[in-house]
Amino acid sequence: MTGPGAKQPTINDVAALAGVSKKTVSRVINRSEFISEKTRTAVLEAIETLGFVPNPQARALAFRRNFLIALLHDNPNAQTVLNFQQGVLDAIKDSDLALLVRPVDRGSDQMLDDVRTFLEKQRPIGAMLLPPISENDDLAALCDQLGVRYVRIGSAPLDDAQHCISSNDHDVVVEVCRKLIALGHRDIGFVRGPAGFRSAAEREKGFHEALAEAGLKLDDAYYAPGNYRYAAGVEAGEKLLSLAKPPTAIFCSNDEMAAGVMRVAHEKGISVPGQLSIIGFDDSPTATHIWPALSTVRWPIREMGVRAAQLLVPDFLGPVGKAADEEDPAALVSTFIERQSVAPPGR
Amino acid sequence: MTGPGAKQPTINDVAALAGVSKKTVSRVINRSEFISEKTRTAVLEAIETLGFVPNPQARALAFRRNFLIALLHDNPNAQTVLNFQQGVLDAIKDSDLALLVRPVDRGSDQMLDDVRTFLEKQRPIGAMLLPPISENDDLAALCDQLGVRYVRIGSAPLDDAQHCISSNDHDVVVEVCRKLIALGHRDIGFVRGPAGFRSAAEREKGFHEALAEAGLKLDDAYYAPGNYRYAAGVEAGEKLLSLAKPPTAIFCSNDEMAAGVMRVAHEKGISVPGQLSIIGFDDSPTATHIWPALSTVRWPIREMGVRAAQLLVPDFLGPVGKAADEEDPAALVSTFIERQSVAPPGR
DNA sequence: GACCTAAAAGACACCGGTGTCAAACGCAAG
DNA sequence: CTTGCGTTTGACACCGGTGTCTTTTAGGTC
Repeated sequence: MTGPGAKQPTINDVAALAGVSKKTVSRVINRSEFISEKTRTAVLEAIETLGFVPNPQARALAFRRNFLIALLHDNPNAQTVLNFQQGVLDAIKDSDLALLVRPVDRGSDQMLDDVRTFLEKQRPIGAMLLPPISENDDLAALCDQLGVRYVRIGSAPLDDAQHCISSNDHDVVVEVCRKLIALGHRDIGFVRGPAGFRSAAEREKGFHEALAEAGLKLDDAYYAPGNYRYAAGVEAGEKLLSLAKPPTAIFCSNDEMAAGVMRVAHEKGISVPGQLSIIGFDDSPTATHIWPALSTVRWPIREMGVRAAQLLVPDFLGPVGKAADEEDPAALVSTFIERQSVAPPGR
Repeated sequence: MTGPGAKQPTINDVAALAGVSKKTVSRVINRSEFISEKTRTAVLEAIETLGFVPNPQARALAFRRNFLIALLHDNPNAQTVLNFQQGVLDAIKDSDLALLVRPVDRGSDQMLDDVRTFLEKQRPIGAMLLPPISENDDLAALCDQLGVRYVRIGSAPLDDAQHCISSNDHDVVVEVCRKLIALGHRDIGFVRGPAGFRSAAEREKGFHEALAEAGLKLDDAYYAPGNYRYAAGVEAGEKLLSLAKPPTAIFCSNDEMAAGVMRVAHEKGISVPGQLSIIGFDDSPTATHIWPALSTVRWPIREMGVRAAQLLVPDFLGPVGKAADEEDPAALVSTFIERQSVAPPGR
């Protein structure tokens, strides 16, 4: 028990114990090459003995740059955020970096000011922007202005591919719809994500494309707007499933809305997947918790976290993340998860 | 566009512009009382003009304490973590504090080492431990040893009430079970949380107590172990609902397991709530996404975040958190949320 | 006007590291 | 045993703030 007043040993203590100057200790810490093996060993030993850990604040000051990266998010799916975060942590695990996680309130009109204050105060080296906030160009501009590097996570490449990690939402949706069509579905409903969201647009585009490919066209009656919320799914379900000739399958732009549609199906006594197939997107916990379990698309969100970190601060990850470039690019591909909510159109 | 090379103005720039010494500027920043109104105004003006923001790293170094608090969590419910985090951020919003969020891997045997490394490296003023990791006494001991204050969040007061924020799981469960009994239920099943978890124990205690109060006793056959996971709920459901005389109501120690039980009910064609009432705990997103929507208990988790921050670092929140002591203690009471999964025992 | 005192402001060292540049060292060649 | 040169190491200033102590200033007394 060292007690609450415990004071961390400093670089001076290490220097004294090892019988060298503090600068030499600093060299060892920073893996300078101009150090004799003998001294290095002695210093390392002293560090070990004292349990010395460099003070990150002091380093930040001296280096004129701190070792923080920020994760800005407003994704309603908490699990997604956490998984991404986990990926980032995996990536920076052996580095000196620390991660600041910051939820932002998209709705608020002082959002930009809040973020500005945050960035000015913390001065992270870089920031990672999770969708949907990542689609906000003002935010990107703010980062530019403040000299904070950033990586935007998205569902499709943005213009500046350099700052962007993206999945292939469009392609998976095409693939998934093809499967639906192959199963025999012709009357397929679509529940869209919120206007102004790139992911929503990408998913819709893929949907239309797959239909067109099969010579099908989306009937207006089978189209429902939405906002990624459960309630919107319920509304969409009410609309589509009250039709005289309801669709035999519904593609929902995310899992929450799919759960809403599922509820309406249950209430109306429509069996899933017998009479109605439902597909979601995100592979959120909800997808497995509802019944029947939802076929959905899994975002490689954790891998994206790893990648995003590597893209954001390659210079800090170099020594350890050696496998960075050998990594399979395919890891960033979203995949279709088949569960129990899809079947051929029933009788 | 200030450009990536933009350099933050320092205290020296402010001092020069205001025509005073840097120490005087420091006094203004830190609201020292020995400052003439005139100088204060001049300095504030200079700060405003330059857009000066004190470098937190430098302050941390000079103050010999940084302005970080950490949130350590391993709660599987991401929404819970995020809500708590939001509460903490609300509380520290106007302070100089920043929040480091850190998932910890309970399973790993190097968990303690990981946390130790993290704490030694970041040296936060304090840490908030979310359950279930908050129940780990070794972790608390580690904090003590490293001189890091901490607050444990729990479902029942621990010995050192000083370090603890807790909800009243036990009492709510009693209340909820009374309602079940009042509705006419006599054959009530129970799905437990994982062994060694305080929350699980508290909930079970409350359950037994309510039964005893009504002169009932829990039949062994109606008792199922669990681990807060969906799969455990499914297993429990299989067990209880395969009985010749299945329970008419099942209390599940969390929502995920309740979702599992719900699935089995659906599969077996048992109607909910007609033939079976189900109650969950946590009010996770899952509770509303499944069908029928789950009656459950809501943890005042966001408020707990606020409280935890106030308890952890009252000395940093003083100036702004004026309403701290006027706050309604009742805010920390968990409440029963009635939805559609409960009804009187049907035929 | 000289003197005293409290309030206000400043000088300077220091927090714990790193950058720069000069000094000390080791070893081979002359 | 010098000299020369590249390798190691150290001295010292500095990053951007705060603590301590001293000096200056303002205002009131006699």
